Amino acid sequence: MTSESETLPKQYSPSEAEARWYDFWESQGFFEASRDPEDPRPTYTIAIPPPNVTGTLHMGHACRTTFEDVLTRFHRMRGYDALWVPGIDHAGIATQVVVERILRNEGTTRYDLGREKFIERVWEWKEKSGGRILEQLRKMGASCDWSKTHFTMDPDLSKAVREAFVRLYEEGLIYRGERLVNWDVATQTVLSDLEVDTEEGVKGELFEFAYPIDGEDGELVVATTRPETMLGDTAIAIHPDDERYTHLHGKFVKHPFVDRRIPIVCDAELVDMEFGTGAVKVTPAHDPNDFATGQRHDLELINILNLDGTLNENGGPFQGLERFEARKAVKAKLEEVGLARGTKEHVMTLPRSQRSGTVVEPMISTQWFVKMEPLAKPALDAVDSGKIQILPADWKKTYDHWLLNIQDWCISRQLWWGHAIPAWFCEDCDHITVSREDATACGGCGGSRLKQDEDVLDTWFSSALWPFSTLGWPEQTPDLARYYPTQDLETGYDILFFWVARMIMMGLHFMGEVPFTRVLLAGLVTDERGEKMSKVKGNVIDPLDVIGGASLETLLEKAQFNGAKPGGLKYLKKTYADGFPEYGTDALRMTLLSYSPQARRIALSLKRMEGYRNFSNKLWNAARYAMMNLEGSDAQATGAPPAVESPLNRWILSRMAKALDAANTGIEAYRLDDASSALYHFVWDELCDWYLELSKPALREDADPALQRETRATLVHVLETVLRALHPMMPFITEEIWQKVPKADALGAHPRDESKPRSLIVARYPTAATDARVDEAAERDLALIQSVVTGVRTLRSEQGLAWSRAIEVVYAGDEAGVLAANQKLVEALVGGTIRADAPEKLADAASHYTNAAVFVADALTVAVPDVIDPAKERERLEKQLGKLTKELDKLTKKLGNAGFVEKAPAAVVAKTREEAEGLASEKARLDAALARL
RNA sequence: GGGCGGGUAGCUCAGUGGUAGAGCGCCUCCCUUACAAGGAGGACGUCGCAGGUUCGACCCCUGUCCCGCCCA
Repeated sequence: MTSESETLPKQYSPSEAEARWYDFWESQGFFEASRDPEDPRPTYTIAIPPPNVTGTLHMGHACRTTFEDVLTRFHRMRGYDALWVPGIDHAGIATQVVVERILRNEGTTRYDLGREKFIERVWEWKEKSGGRILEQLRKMGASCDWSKTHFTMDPDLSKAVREAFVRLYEEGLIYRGERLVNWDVATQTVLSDLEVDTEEGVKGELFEFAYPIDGEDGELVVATTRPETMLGDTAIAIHPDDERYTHLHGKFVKHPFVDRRIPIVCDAELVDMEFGTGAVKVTPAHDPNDFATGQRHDLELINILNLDGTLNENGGPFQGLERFEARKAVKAKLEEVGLARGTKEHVMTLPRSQRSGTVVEPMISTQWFVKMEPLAKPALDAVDSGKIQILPADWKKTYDHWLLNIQDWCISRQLWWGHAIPAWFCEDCDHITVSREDATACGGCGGSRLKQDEDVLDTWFSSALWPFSTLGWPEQTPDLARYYPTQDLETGYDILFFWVARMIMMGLHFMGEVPFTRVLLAGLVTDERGEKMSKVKGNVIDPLDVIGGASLETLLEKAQFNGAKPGGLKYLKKTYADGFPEYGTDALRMTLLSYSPQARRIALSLKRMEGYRNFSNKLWNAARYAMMNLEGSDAQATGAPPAVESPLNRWILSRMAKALDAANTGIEAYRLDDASSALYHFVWDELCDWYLELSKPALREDADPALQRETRATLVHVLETVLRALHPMMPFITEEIWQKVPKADALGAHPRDESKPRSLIVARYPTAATDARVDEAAERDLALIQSVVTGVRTLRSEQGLAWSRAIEVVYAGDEAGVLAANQKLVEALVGGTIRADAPEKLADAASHYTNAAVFVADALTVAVPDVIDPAKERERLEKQLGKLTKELDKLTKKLGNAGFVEKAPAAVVAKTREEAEGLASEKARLDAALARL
């Protein structure tokens, strides 16, 4: 890099620059947090939501990564010791499924391989193709401290998991219990409540059949959507107040297929007298409500299913049948024996496994649970007391509701890939030994015939420890002391329960301190129709495709490979007929930031992204202009606003002050949309549209040398500052330009290590106070100039006056001196000469100027002679007057309203009055112009 | 059934108890030596519907209709 100004090409092309600067930052160690425990800087820490080891980057990751990176870079530039801890999650089921698929292609299975070999294969797969997503996060510009990358199955994190398990067990917060759990017959594991999705509005049938009353004539008709479960029925429930069945109290029915007498029980809770026949079959081993009923009446639990979803020995004649086959068979048999009583259509909900999609079976099983209530209480308090703030704040309600109604957490999984449960069963007694070290002797009888529990832990168990396990816990490491608690946690709201709440509980329990002080919940990224991105719908936008560009063919191929349906492909073809151009990472980041963090849905618009790509180019060309005009001069950025006298230079410094304030307060308030938008508009609407244009005369070779000098100094300062301000959002293009900007040596020096090259990534984040200067007088002056210039431009446009047609502009008014003082500037912008004239003449323009157009700009009356057709001008003035009169009427009416004047705040009334007066005088001037026309 | 969020310009979205905003699209003009991925100008909204509170409501309250999500 050279510090001399260089000329830049006309267009910015992101791909090459992005890779170059990322490598530079990473190889120079700019992402790394302090290695010095004595480092006096305050810390700022974010723990990444660890993506699945099987995952690839999607827009949700891109969105979160951008947000987290902006916060990290911002704090780093603000002088914090910033640490963003990266890592990946071992994703129990997902990973196991991936590797099993590979095995299937090889014609083998995990059972053929055996557990140990299978785990080896998983590790092999992980080393080779897992965690690719971390590379992709680099493409997004993520400034993580990669030296601290963690994987939830690594030895140190596994140790943390074991420690946590043992402690909770010793404290009585982990227990083993027989419960009704959600069983996934496809992956053959239990699922937590959260891993079960409910499919609504499923059309099914309600099948009715009769149980004969035992020992007497008569029958009791029940209805069910799952006829096969009748094999596990251990009661028929009726409502105690139901007079239709009073005679059956205390009696039994006879099971038609297995040798069993089933009691008729009265239960007001389970039975809805209005629904169906008012008699309910009770299968405590296969339905949550029935299970509860079973507890109330001390009913027998009869499990009829094997783990693979086939019927077990309790299925009597149906043993061995797959569950849906069994359903058919049971119905047929009931028909055959004359007990079927018909079917009705029924709309119901079905529980489905989030992982395999198969219908989940409630089943009785012995599993490990975490007792949640004692953990939930402190977690609730932490948010109530404000120790943790949840943003957007509406989510607190959801958080509270879940924690107040919390169920115990089933943490064991019947998988092979995951953290082994540190529990050993004794073959000589029934004692369970739970131990930090692999147990060799039974804690009960001292025997050595031990067998470790074969189950593994729910992946989320290790994730819950993430903010402190990644910092070294249970060891008391310097990192843990220095960086815990972390500050911000940002993630999707879909894992508020899965992850966020559990981290809070575990953090409070094990560390005695909240794991982070703020939770930021991002919305869900959808396609531009607002539909969830899904491979089947073919509407997935891969962040890498928009960053680097992709042809329609590539997109279609990829969608097809991922299993898109024809409709999805059609949508793709129609919506992105030309594929994606190369937008660049910075444009993608700005786009994602531009959506309000309040939004639950982020309907990603490529049009918007195009706008930000154009913005990148705009910034690039502004820099190009600056470089060209700095060439041959010794102007350089110094990190402080230069002393300037010209209204223009004072103005841009003042406008920049406002923009920097907005940027800083926006980021501090996590309103990155506001922050980025403020900078966007400052750069485009003020810096480019006005300042650069207005600076041209001052930068010409023949310009006043002093003015030229201060203008150059201002130009380079504003450019350098705005690059610093934009850097957290657009890291690549800003560094690319910044490195070429002439600047003082101290700028961008590493705060703790002089040997490092200079870089924008460690430059000081600018503020209004340190890098700009508010100047209200200059703002007023420029507002007046802008108003005149815009007026003339509008006139040219309306009257069809070509730019080449020279005009004369005469003006008068209280602020006439401002125009006079900036004569050259204004003349350059209006494309003509300007001249102050007597106010009386302007007041009666028609008598003094021929065919003059007249308009009012701020406090000035402006006339442009010899440009108009009187008839046209009359029309224009009338139109303008009409508009003005309407507005004035509104205000007058308001001021005439006694209620308003009496009750509205004085300031509002005064302001309204002022506005009305302004409009009135403007109207008078236009009236006069019209009258004299 | 319970809870939450949303319905603002053609599209994607901001927004505040005090005269409705942005980007894109659209219309007119302009390849003026930073940028046509550009410049200048312009048109476009009874802020889902109905009530209410208020001097004043897009904003607060009630009801209602759609859309989405979560929980049971």
